[in-house]
Amino acid sequence: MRIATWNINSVRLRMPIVAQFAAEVKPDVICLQETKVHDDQFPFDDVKALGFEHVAINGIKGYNGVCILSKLPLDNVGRHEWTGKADGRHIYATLPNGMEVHSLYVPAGGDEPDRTVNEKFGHKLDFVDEMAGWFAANRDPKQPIMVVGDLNIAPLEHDVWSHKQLLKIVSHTPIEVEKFTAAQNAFGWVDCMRKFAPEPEKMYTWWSYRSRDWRAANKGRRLDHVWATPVLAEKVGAMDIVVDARGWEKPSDHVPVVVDVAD
DNA sequence: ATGGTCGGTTGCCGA
Repeated sequence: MRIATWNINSVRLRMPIVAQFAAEVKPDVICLQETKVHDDQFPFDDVKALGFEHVAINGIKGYNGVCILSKLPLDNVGRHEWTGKADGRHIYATLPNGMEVHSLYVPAGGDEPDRTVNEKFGHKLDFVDEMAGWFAANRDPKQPIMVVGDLNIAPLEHDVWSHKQLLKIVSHTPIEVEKFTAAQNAFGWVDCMRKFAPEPEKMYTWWSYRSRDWRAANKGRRLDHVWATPVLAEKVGAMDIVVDARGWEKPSDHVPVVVDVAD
């Protein structure tokens, strides 16, 4: 089974490249973040035409929003809203092979990495803590579970183009990395991307729009992640970051991450 | 030290 995650930055505007991705990569499941559309306005017909008959969504008007598009039936669909906000950051479902997949969008956290002056940063830190607590309280790490999505934190030195220059930039600050790593270790999540390309290999999934030539500058960050419980991570046999998608027509600033899971 | 570009609840806010 092939599973992808992609921060799409408006699913309606991006339908042409979702179609291109589906045709070229042939994923069975696509988890999207930043769909930016209320469930009532979701382009169900378009995704069904691409073969994704089963859709689980948690969307709100205009911003955030996550979904799971699937060619296979989705069972036990659910969501949780952390930090007391119903703002479309989480959806999950169980696939026919018994694995549960979660599509997650962690708050970006604003520009200033100080929660006393920037409440968005505090919200981000609290969200990561509460998310970790929820999995600890509600899920069994011995079961086959996968969390994918835009976690908006690049935890490792080589997850960013310059570790030194980004230490005070939100997404790579020590406090965020500490929360991220604590969440990962508390449940025993396996980083399914680094398993295939350990440090010091550079690994990015996002390049800012604010660059004349993203490819030449290559000032990327790994903000998107694939986590799996150990029993499921053992079955992940391949991983690909579709870097070319950053250069497609009307691109998102994020690119898809794809993993193959053995039956 | 600054500004650069996207998308949608547009002439601003979030990323």
